Amino acid sequence: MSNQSKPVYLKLRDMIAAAIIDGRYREEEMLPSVRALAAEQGANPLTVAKAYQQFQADGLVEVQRGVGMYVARGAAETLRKRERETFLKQEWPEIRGRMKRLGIAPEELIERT
Amino acid sequence: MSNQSKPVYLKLRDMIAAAIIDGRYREEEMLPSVRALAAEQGANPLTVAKAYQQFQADGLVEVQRGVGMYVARGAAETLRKRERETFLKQEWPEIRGRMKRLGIAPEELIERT
DNA sequence: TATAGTGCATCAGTGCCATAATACAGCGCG
DNA sequence: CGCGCTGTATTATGGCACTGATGCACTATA
Repeated sequence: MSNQSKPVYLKLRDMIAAAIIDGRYREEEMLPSVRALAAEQGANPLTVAKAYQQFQADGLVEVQRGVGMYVARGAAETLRKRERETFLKQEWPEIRGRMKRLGIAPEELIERT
Repeated sequence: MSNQSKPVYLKLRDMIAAAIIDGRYREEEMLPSVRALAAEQGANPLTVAKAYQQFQADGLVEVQRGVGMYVARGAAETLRKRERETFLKQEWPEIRGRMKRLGIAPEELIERT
């Protein structure tokens, strides 16, 4: 429902964001080149570039022309804070309302870890 | 993040589903005509028709040409069961993973009702 | 029969997404 | 310098989803 018909560049954006937050792409380190990630994911380089573009616009990723892109300092923390906020203020209320409508008690979900 | 750029006919579909589950559109009763709901929601009649179409394909809504559409018997229960299943098996695992990544404990969410 | 209300099929327009083929600009290194 | 790697800009194209305007078939009612 949430990950099937979504545009490719948005899926890539989410993947990259998750990798940064999880530390798989570490700060101050280079991240895969546009062409490399495109080949790895079977996508078009331009599509990957479009995904990266969202991050450099926010200052989470910095560019050195002719060299590559690296994760900015504090990017992981910034990302986590931001996503955490949007989750709490936007997504969770909808999810909670949905659960109420469907008659799902929160307690039965926590057990499953 | 989840309700801004979503297609209109999908928003309408969710609205209608919620109305059926909540009993605001009762079983065996007529539901608003395509044109009426379109006028009420400021949408195009065809867009509303497309939303309705999803339900009649599943047998949750039945059509009488020239008369209108009514909610099938047991539609509310069927809908709730189905949505409940897809929520538990598809949506919740993703949400849970997201919460873990963002460092959100489930307990702090339950308090808020 | 006449009218007004249904849903529905057809055709067309629009915009986003993804891809492709180039070309260009900056950097590191031998 | 020359080569190879970076990211980026440009233009064009095909596909697809969404939306819309119009007209038709059907039904209930007077």
